[in-house]
Amino acid sequence: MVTRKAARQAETEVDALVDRLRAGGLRRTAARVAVLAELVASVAALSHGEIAEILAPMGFDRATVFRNLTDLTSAGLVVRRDLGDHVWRFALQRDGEADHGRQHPHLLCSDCGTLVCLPDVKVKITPARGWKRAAKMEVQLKGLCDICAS
Amino acid sequence: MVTRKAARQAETEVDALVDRLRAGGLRRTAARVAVLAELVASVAALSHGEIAEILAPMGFDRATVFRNLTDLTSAGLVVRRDLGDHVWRFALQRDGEADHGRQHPHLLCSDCGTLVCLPDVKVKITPARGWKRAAKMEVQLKGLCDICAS
DNA sequence: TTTCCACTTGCCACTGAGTTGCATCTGCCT
DNA sequence: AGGCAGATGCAACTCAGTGGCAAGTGGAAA
Ligand SMILES: [Mn+2]
Ligand SMILES: [Mn+2]
Ligand SMILES: [Zn+2]
Ligand SMILES: [Zn+2]
Repeated sequence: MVTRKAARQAETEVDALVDRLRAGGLRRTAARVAVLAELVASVAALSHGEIAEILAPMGFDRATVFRNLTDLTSAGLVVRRDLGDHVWRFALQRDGEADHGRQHPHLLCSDCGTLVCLPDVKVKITPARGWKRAAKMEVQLKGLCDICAS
Repeated sequence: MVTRKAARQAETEVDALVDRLRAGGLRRTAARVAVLAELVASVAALSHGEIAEILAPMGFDRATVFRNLTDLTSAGLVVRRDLGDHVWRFALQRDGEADHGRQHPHLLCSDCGTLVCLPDVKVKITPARGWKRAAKMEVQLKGLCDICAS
């Protein structure tokens, strides 16, 4: 259940996103607002197919959703991730959350596919002969998550 | 150009692979030998499409190549990788090269898609509250490779 | 406010990668 | 050599992602 307060908060966040939309030279359209609203409402990253399926009953087209997602990605409002299952997943690029992938290491479970955030895990990289560590880099570990390991 | 010596060496390697094939309960077939020969001859990982295209003129079918690649992967003769471009790539799992992904860290270039081996780079992982490091884990860094960074 | 056109949308067709069913064929155990 | 589980060829199909194009509309400028 979504409380009245939470609903208003989501609305506010969508409004803020529309500002960034316009700042990026994109028009405010019903389809774009709908896509953004879905992303705001979701905790996990969504695939194009998932979003399209949700918005189809409201008359929005797959291709429109697709183009909006890529446009929003170019404009920096959304990030596109590849979790290794050959499907692009899109998530909101919230303010202050820029470069989420670089904030902390992530573990991609090789069994269930879950992407686990590891904010407290430290990873120390010691460069070696020839190779210099790139400025912007994200650390992704692949292995079994705690649930699948047990 | 392939020297006579190199050709004989490749032949020997394919023979050895056929032994592992049989040990894994798979029959020696013309299609499987052809697929293995391609993988032996290639330095880089090949996609199913690439291999199928090479073998098509010899009368081998896409589906057969596909099923062979997955069967060979299950049998442990071949490893299947996802480099982030939504295409599976297959490479020979040579003896002593088992678990290549866990031997050393790898860098996936976010620009050109190249997978760089970093055998000399040390990565120290410090587990933290709650999360315990899984036994088998591979480290994948994402960022610009040296070429794309310069 | 109304106008107007570049930007968007809906629809449809298409590619490319991966997958499956099924009749036919063949490796290899006996 | 004979027999059959396993493998192949062919064709059809799913699924994610794209492209073309005519019709529609957001919003800046008049
Ligand atoms: Mn991938
Ligand atoms: Mn390597
Ligand atoms: Zn898991
Ligand atoms: Zn690169």
